[in-house]
Amino acid sequence: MSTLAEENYLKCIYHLSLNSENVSTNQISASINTRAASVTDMLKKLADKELINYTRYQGVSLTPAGEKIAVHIIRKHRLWEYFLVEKLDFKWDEVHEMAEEMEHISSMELVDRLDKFMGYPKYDPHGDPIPDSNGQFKKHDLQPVSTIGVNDTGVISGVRDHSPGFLQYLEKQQLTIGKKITVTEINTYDHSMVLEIEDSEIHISREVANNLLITL
Amino acid sequence: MSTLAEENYLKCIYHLSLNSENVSTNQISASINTRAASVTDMLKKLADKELINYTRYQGVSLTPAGEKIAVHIIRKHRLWEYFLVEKLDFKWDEVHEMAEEMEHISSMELVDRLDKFMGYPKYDPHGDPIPDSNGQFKKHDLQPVSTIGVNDTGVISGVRDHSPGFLQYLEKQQLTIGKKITVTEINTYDHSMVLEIEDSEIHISREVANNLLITL
DNA sequence: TTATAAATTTAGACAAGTCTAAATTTTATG
DNA sequence: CATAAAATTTAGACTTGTCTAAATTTATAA
Repeated sequence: MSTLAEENYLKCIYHLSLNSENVSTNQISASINTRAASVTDMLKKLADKELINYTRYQGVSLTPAGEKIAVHIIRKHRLWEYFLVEKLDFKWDEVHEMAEEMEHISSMELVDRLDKFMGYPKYDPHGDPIPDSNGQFKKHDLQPVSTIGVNDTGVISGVRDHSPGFLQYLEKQQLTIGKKITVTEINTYDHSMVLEIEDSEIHISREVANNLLITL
Repeated sequence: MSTLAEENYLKCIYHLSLNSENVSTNQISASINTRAASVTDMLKKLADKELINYTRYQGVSLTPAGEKIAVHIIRKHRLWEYFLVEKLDFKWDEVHEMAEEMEHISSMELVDRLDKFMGYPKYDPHGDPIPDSNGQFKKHDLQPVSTIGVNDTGVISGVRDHSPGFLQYLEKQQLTIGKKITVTEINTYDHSMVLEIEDSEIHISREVANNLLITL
């Protein structure tokens, strides 16, 4: 099997791959807070194990084997986050660090039983889809609130920024998963928006609008 | 905090301390499947951190700080075992390895919430007491079935051998935690015993009688 | 009570994963 | 398109936790 460090690299490469086809050493370095030289070393190990495609100076991508492991780690991470919020009553901004540890518990059987225990949830507390035991999941069609116009409506379904600070802000503003919002006003100067949500009005900045995701 | 390896050494020393005041390098070596030379290295590290009392060639004992960590690891191990059996429907012989991983999840808050979620259980699936969040627990007064005589009765409350093989045997014979047994016969030649349990009779060997623990 | 066996420790080495500093390759710019 | 800047890799070193082999200490037994 893979070591803890290997799993973290694969997961990191997976996430970065969602934005760019090939992932650079520096991107990984920044993302996991590790020097580029160390990243290079690890990339060689992962390439030897055929978990990534790697050519010097050209960045990397996951092989099917590498992606399978990455998705399984993400499955575990999101299931444990769901468990922590739904069963142990943690808030959505408190669970990330704990799940970072729990995602490395190895037993497949355990994950599947946990999944069953919770009723096979489809999304984690932040709206991210939970892969099933075969690694399948539908990425739902999300877009930032900032992309819709006045009088358009949507349902809050995810976040782009998972930081506790942002999540706490959303919680305080009642901007939580599942809420229906309507854009009532857009300020052309700073692109801030006014949203209608459950009969009250909320003013959000462009930055918030960029990081809050909705389905139409 | 402590590393994974350090936590395992402390836990190991704690368990061995239950039988002998001072624990020897070789005992630890055998128990965690690591060469005595490596154990010596780690003992020096733990002594530097003042988690154990160590004098060369004389064996070790836990300091209060070391014991506190060990008991906390054991608390986590037993709570997760309870979770796996009671919530995820694993059998009592299946959970040890998984709990060995889970016991190293660090969040204190998580453990306490897990404890609450399950209703503050007092004993794990093998009858071992679960320390509370202050590290307190009462070791109940157990004795091997082999120590009682004909017509004596007891309630199965623990096991001395935690191996899957032994646990599976007990399960098959219905010799599970909470069952009331009465000794109806003792074979003086091989010390095997006949037990009455829920109106049926079971023949057990001396070895089994030594590893099955009861309260009177 | 001394020789021998057993237990323990020291010495030196290694793998994993990280680091800094220097070298190399790629990219961007004047 | 040549060269400076940025990105990446190589080289060499360090820490943790392990190992083997050899030395040392303690325990045992004739």
